[in-house]
Amino acid sequence: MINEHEKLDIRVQRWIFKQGWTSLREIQCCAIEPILSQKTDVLISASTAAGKTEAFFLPALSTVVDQEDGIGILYISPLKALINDQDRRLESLSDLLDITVTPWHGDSPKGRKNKLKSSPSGVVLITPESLESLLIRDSGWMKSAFYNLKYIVIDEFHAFIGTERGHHLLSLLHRLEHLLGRLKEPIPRVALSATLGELEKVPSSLRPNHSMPCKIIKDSRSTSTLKVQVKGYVNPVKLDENLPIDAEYKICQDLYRFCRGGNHLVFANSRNRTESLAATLADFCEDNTVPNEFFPHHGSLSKDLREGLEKRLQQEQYPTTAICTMTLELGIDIGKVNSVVQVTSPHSISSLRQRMGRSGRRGGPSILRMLISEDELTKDSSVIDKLRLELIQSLAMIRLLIGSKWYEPADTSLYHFSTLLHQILAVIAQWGGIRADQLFNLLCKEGPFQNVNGEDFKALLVHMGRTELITQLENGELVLGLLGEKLSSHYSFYAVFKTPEEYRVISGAKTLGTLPIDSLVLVGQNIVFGGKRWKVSDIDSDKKTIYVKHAKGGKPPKFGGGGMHVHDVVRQEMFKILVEGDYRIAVGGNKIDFADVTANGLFHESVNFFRDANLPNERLLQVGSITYIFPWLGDKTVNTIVALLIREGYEAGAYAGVIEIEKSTLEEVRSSLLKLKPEILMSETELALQVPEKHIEKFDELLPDSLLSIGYGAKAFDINAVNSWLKTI
DNA sequence: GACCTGCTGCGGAGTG
Repeated sequence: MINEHEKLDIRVQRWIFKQGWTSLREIQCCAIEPILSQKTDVLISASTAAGKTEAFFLPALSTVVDQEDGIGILYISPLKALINDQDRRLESLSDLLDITVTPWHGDSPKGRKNKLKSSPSGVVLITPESLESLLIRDSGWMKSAFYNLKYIVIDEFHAFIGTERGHHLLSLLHRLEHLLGRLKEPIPRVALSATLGELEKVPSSLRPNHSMPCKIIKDSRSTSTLKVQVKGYVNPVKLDENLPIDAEYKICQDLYRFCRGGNHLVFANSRNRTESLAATLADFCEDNTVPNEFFPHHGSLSKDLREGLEKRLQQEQYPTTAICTMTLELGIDIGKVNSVVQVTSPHSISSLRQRMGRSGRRGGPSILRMLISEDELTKDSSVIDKLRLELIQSLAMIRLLIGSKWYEPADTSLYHFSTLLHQILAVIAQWGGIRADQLFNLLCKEGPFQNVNGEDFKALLVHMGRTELITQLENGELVLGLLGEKLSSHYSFYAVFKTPEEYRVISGAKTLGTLPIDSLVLVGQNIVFGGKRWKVSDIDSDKKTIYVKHAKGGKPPKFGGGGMHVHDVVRQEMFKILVEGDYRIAVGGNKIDFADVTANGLFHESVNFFRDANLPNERLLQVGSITYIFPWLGDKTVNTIVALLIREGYEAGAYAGVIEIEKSTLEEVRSSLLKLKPEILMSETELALQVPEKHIEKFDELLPDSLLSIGYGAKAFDINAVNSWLKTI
């Protein structure tokens, strides 16, 4: 392994020497042989700034350095910003090797694109959407320009796994191999990714038809030290009028203390909170007559503002703290920061891991602070608040992050019908015309839509014919119909994802605001909106409106609502630490405490309530006229139980994984649950039939109802998990 | 109480 780098081209070795590198990193050495061999896919899993990009490009460029013509390497990125970064980072190496690098996305320079068009060679850096546009508009050029393609590399692969866009990408790669006549001898795919859990499952997500083996390379020295603290805050019920110090104000005071003078990232989970924290912190700077060093960063801000802040972080000339959403989670080049702060609980352990990887300079420890506030309890407090579920979830996630190498895996049971419809139109637009059986082979049998069977595929084609998306010629070939022509010729066609649809929420004659519909909404369901509790009385899909009425009952829980997809494993860890009454982590013979006094106090409030209500043994609890169910399972299972109960006529809703059933007694609910015998339970598809609004993805509105229900059911519900759970009560 | 990502070709104004 020591002399592994000698296998690289001598010019590449010279470049390495010129960088002043005394040796290559472990993942870079391990990647040389498999990439040079061109006989296998490669998955490189390592944390941010571990040198993944070089691990691929050093051997890959060694292979293509003497290639006379044709593009040798196709690099695919989920972000335009990452393509621009990569273009810059490759400059010195590609100059030395005399290899052309061409960034190709919607905003990249036309001049460089034209040059590539006339003399295709070297490396192309592209987004999936631009690749789609090239395949549809210029597949003839693609065929000749890529005839000599040696590698396809996908950056930030974890950002694609399990998503519509990820399925789109897999379909594009398969179509490219088909176009180039390389189905029998596939083009090696190299995936670069952050540290992933269940690594052995990832190759199936990189090449679903397994037509090439995959070599997994992971960073074994990810044992870098981690310093973690959870700080608790109590939000007072009644604010002192003269001294309005709520929990968020106290959090800002601490942020100011932790962060001033250094480089830090503060993740705040919503654009709203990001803005309000940044504003308060900027005020503090002004009050102290020091220059402001706190700035917001999220998707609704202009490109200029965002890039300015990224540059400032990278240059490390002035102390800078970014208050951000997941926009600074992916690998945009901002260097390493002193520490990462998470305000409110993160949504998944994989994103927490990714955020944490942003800190830890020069091999130093990663520092993570988690600031969690809970409401002061009153006699009206809901059960969910009394259980301090946000804090418990945060503690559980830290334990899983440190104690196990587990991260949420992708859901592979999905159908991705919306993207399949898109790909049917795209393939027909690319080829002009194609037979139905060829289309099925290309997309489903050999391509990535392997969950879709022939019968469903046929139903989809028939429906697309009826709606003028496609037409069948007399010789049997499928061509674009009127609507299909119109859709696919507009530039908005190339992306398979959409910005979520906003529904107006109306109570009586008053509009309360808009709610993005990206999670389950049913008539009869209780939701929290604008800090109040509402019951959904009607949903009008045409007018994009949800009608609600005031819901009776106590105060709504602070932490709850839908939208999040907390995993079974996280909820079970929460249950475990509540049963044990201890969240500390055992290291050697010691137990490490990572919570401050307030957080510790809140934890014991939770444990006391948990024990008083006999929740270690009971899954049901009645308080007044409300019955609660505690499944301690992930949101997919919890949503399924809620939908089954609504079907039985109950007024049910779920908050933070706890199901709340109004106007019910424990005995009624128990007997209803016992009647839900596994053998008479319906399928996910049947359950989806009662959901009035199933249009989630971009092309869902063009799907037949039957497939819409199959797709929605697979995404939102899990009957088997409910069956298993029913046996335990 | 979510969050994020991307796409074209053309015409016209302005600049060197």
